[in-house]
Amino acid sequence: MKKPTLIDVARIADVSAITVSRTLRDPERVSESTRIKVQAAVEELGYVPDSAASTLASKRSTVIGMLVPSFSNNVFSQVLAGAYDAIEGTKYSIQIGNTRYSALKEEEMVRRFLTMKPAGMIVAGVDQTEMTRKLLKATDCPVVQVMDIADDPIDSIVGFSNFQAAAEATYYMIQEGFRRIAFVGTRMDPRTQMRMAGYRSMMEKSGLYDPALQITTQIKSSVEIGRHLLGDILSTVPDCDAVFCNNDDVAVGIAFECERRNIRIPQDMGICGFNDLGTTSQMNPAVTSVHTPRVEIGKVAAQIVIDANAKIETRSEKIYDLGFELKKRASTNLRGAAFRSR
Amino acid sequence: MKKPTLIDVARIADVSAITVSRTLRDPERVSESTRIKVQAAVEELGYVPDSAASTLASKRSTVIGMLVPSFSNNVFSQVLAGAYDAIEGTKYSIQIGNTRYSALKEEEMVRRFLTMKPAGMIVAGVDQTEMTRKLLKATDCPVVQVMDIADDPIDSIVGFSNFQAAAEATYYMIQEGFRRIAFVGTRMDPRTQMRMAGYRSMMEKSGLYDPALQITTQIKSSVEIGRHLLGDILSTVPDCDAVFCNNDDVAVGIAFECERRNIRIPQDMGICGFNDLGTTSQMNPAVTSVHTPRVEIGKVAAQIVIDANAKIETRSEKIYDLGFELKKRASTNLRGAAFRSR
DNA sequence: CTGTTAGCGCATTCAC
DNA sequence: GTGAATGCGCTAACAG
Repeated sequence: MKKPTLIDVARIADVSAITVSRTLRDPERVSESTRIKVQAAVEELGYVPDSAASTLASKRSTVIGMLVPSFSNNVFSQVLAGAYDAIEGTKYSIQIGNTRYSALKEEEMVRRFLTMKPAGMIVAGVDQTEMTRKLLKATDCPVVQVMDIADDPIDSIVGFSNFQAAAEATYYMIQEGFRRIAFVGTRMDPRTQMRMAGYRSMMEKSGLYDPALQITTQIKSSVEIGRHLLGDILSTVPDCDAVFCNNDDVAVGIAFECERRNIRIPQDMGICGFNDLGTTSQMNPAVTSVHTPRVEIGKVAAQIVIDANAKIETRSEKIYDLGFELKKRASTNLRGAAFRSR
Repeated sequence: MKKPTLIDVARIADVSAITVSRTLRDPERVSESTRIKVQAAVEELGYVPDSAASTLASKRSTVIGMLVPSFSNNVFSQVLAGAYDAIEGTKYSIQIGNTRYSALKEEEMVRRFLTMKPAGMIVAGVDQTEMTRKLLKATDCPVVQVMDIADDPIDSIVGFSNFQAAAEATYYMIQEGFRRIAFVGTRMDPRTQMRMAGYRSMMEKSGLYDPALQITTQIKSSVEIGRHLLGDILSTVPDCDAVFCNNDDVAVGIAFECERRNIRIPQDMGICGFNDLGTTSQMNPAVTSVHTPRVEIGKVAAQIVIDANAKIETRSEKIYDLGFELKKRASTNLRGAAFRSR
């Protein structure tokens, strides 16, 4: 007993194969009576379309290609989760590629994905190689960049401004009275670099910029590396009075190490994280962070692909800025802490 | 300028299409001279095989289907990461389905995946529905269950014993001198239930079992829920002297809340987490946890699928117990703490 | 609104 | 070791 095909369904419904095909793909285009007959036959046989055959014949698959730089980074698992939410119940599926933060690897994967005629492509960030941009511009499937914002997207872009988010957080810390604010950057991927630029711009504007305050490493972010980095900071810039971290786990590590060394938060050291991954809000004292709409970004990106394939007219603008939210917590509340410690 | 096909390559290499096909899939089966000609032609044209056509003709795809219960759970992102490591550079790709901890949804997704003739299926745990087991047993592709161990796998199984891991952690805490050890369980998925069973078995064996010590909720685990649960525990079983949590984030939340309430760790409250996700080891005091080989599990599972497809004879046993490791840290070091506090 | 014809690009089967 | 014929299951393009 082998898998039923369109022809089997057609025979039972007493129509031609192509009619069955149409009924399944676009029920509006057949008469109601045929639709009912066909649907009954499909039900009876438990027919499920063969996607390989469909892809081959139509030169268009139902696979959405999604390229992320990392799995270990929580941020991207959440973007993925959002995208999977969006395709739930649709005919689309997602195939993921791991670029490992390499633009060249990304280019190679884009090539590979494009050969399978994807329904859409979702890529992280805006730092593609020239060739990748060219390939993605030339393809006829929708392309969505995620996790940042730029003026000149390849096609659509969904995210928030890493530059602005960092600038706003930095501004807030300055307002709170911090002066020697360090930027702590791990991995130094393009989004972290944008954050550093936002930080720098605001520090310069306030006459507080000092290159020595930029502490960076190529190592990936983790709670452990955060702890080590506090040591580096204190030996390099002993008068540092606050840290702005490119990711929450680094901020958590720094907070733990401050506690261990009896460095008071925020009186001796202000701390601000990025992404608001869930732990910072629960600490003692709670750690300030920039909340980012990761799940929403994934959801919107996948929805753009789905809508474009259905030719649904969506918002004409191709730039979807989903914003961010600075979560002000005790770890940077210097004015409040000064007041309380009297 | 359209995509080159096998025939284009064949023309340039001056052989037939089928020879090109063979050269690409099994270079050993053609003579060296043809192999060189063909490979040169492939290179020249930048030929990339069409996977839809190949799937249709061979009734076997290069997609590995992988069903996970959740994306937000770090544990599964790491299993995914391991699986992606294993397929790197191979012809295989992975398609993920999110079962959202529902066995029925899983069944539906298994059905859907099987229609695409996958190269293999990887599913989480051992609690499939009867129908899912039947479907997976009947398929001819390799099936790998991950994240637990059982005697009667569908096909292969890669994981560790959640029961044993919990029993061992519980035994260790009892040895340390804890008596009123609570089990804190979130989500209550099958693996958490196995952990609870392991805990219970050891508590019973020691004459310490008390159902009131089992604190469970259907809510998913998070640092925040951990904090709330400590309150529940203390009001339900005020004499509780330790907690064994089903996941690290819950343990972290409980540690934070202890700190906030000036409950000393481990003197007043011992804490043990599960999975060793990275934060527990960095805390003050460091929190004990059961380290689980998540990345390795994913990697081995995908490798099993790859090897089975290549007909490479692997270990004949189908059960791969990758073990676990109890990381004993300060949060449960009651004997050491008692000594130091003199 | 429905059917006919003709492939999509590749792998299987059987020759040689 | 290599090739010819055939079909996988579906859909595009065109009729009617």
